[in-house]
Amino acid sequence: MARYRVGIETRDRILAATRDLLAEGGLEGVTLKRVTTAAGVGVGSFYNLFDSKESAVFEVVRETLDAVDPHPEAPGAGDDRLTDLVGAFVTFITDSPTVARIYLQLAGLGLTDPAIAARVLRSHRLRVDRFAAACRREDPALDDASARERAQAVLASLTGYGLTSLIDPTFDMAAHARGLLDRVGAAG
Amino acid sequence: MARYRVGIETRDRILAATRDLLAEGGLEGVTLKRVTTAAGVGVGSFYNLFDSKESAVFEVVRETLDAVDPHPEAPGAGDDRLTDLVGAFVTFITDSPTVARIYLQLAGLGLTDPAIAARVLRSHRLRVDRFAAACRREDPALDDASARERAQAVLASLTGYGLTSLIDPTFDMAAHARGLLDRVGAAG
DNA sequence: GGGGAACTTGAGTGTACGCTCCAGATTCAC
DNA sequence: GTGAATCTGGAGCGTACACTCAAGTTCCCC
Repeated sequence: MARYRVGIETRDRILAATRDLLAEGGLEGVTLKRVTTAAGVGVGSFYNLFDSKESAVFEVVRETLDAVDPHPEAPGAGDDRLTDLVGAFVTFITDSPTVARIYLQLAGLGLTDPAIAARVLRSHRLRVDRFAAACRREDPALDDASARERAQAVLASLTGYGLTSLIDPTFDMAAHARGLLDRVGAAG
Repeated sequence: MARYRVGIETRDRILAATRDLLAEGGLEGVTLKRVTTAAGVGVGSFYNLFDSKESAVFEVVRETLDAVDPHPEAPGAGDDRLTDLVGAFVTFITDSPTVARIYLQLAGLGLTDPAIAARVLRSHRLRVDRFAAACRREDPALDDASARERAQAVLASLTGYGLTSLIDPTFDMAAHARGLLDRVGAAG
């Protein structure tokens, strides 16, 4: 859609505005007027670059899901340890509250919108694979099923921790994540 | 608002319709037209019984949060064990998918709406207290702060499990909850 | 530097929303 | 049974929304 340099820049500004509004007020908080005003752009420009409001939101969602996974360059043959993956997730939540809010709202949105649900599930599965691989690397005695189970548990707990930390400011996500790793390690 | 028998019945039908729509399509899915149609009621009747659409949604939210806690009759001096509390939560999620969906969306909604956020936080705090009391009963050597910390971790994990189980149908929440209890018990 | 494609703009469109209003029906305490 | 309070339905109101359109401007390949 965007072929000229200015178009690409405008597109970026629109996506940034959408991202901010989404984090601030959820899907409801994203209106065409707000997006275009925040981006300093006319309505027509928006529709020159995006098919619909939804497609801009979807683009932000896509970027957000990508952002949860650190360096996704090596898809299958990563060499990160479980500690690193957990740490990256914690950092993601605590350091990028804007994007993290969107990410955690996605789960809720996904419960409602099938298109988003599909994307969230796909991204989730990839992350489970990655966590499971790390588990096996850490504990080679683990069979594949057990590794996946452990990975699922760790990820689900982490998600819950992230959600809780946004609900309850007194929740110390980093400390709890450390506790989680200890418990999982102790159980292995 | 409702003084006559018919009024109370209508109110119930409206709340039921609101609950269904909320679970099905989130906040976005709840429109006045849909609610009144589903409840088989005129718009005027709705506004005779509720101040606004929001107040009906809020009522459902309130009921939902109450539903998460089994028998809240004995506020401070409960005698339930941690296993029971966890079991009740799992049952709640798996057996009442409609209400559970709303409950899990609440976290996301709460991130956006301060009134809902306040209610969710209050309900969350009460639940932490309850879980913490159970932890201390199970493990009297635990000091208060540690019990609360453990309770927070268990609850946050459970929330994450619930969310994951709605995202990913292959996630076995009951089994993972059992694993969670084992791990927490082993660490105690 | 000419020209066609890409970009920009904002007034305007149709639609769906939450909500008001009111005239008539129903309930129920007395 | 009466009457005041409550309940009911739905036409209609104002508003905000996502989106269109056409006329003008900017970009950038050649």
